[in-house]
Amino acid sequence: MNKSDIKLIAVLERTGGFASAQELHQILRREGDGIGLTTVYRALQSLVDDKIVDLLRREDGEAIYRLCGDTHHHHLVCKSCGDTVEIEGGAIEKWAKTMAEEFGFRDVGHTAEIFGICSKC
Amino acid sequence: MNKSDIKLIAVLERTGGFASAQELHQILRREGDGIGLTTVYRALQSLVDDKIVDLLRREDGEAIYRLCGDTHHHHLVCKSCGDTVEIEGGAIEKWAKTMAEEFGFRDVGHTAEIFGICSKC
DNA sequence: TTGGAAATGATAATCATTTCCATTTTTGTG
DNA sequence: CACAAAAATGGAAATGATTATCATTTCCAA
Repeated sequence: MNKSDIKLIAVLERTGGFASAQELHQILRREGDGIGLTTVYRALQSLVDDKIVDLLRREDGEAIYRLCGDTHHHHLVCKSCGDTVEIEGGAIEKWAKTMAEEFGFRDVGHTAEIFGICSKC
Repeated sequence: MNKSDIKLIAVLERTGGFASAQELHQILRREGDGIGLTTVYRALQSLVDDKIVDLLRREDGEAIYRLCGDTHHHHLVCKSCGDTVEIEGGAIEKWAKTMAEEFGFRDVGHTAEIFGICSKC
């Protein structure tokens, strides 16, 4: 755990949701921090190794990060305008757990997103 | 649906499991087919659009493809060996529908995958 | 203070995927 | 069959995220 790790944790706390390495780097730069992209990747990697942040993937495969321990939630995304709503997924948690048990899987995580057209569009 | 699409379906049938675009291209090349990488990507994209193949992601973000059965299903994927199990997701369908209604979304689809370590690994 | 280990960041390399575009193949029609 | 329009193809270059390299800087215990 070094300075960069802490900076990244701080940004992730502030932004709350998911962010890609590139986005996190831009945010820090915008705030006047001269941190390098390499360091951002390194810090994120080490935080993932230490299980301090989760790594998931956007639809296009880009890696996105979030602090573990955030309340786990899912997204409802508008295909047209990109607007997203955070939603509860209690049913999903149960489903994932049940299925994993049934097939003898352990260390399970899951992804679940809903896509559609929002009322404004 | 054109020749390339059919070639890709044939390879996917033969190989059975998941394969990346690059792998599929190499397989076809090895078999003497001069198909171009661009065409492989194009064919896969169109097959995904037509819901003939599923697209998911390896842990490193690379896209992998697989023929889908006719029933809508989800996947339980082993992070270690890549083995996948098709599972039912009745709860998910309901959840997606409910959430979409609640927030006024229409034309909704969803993704839901579970990742873990299978009993063999 | 100092020597070495760890951290940093600019740059270049890598790799999957997309875009561009010129060429070939297919298709519909007289 | 001939022929033009449309669709398909594939090589090369572009793109964009991520990783590797490596020289330089910072940290810290002795």
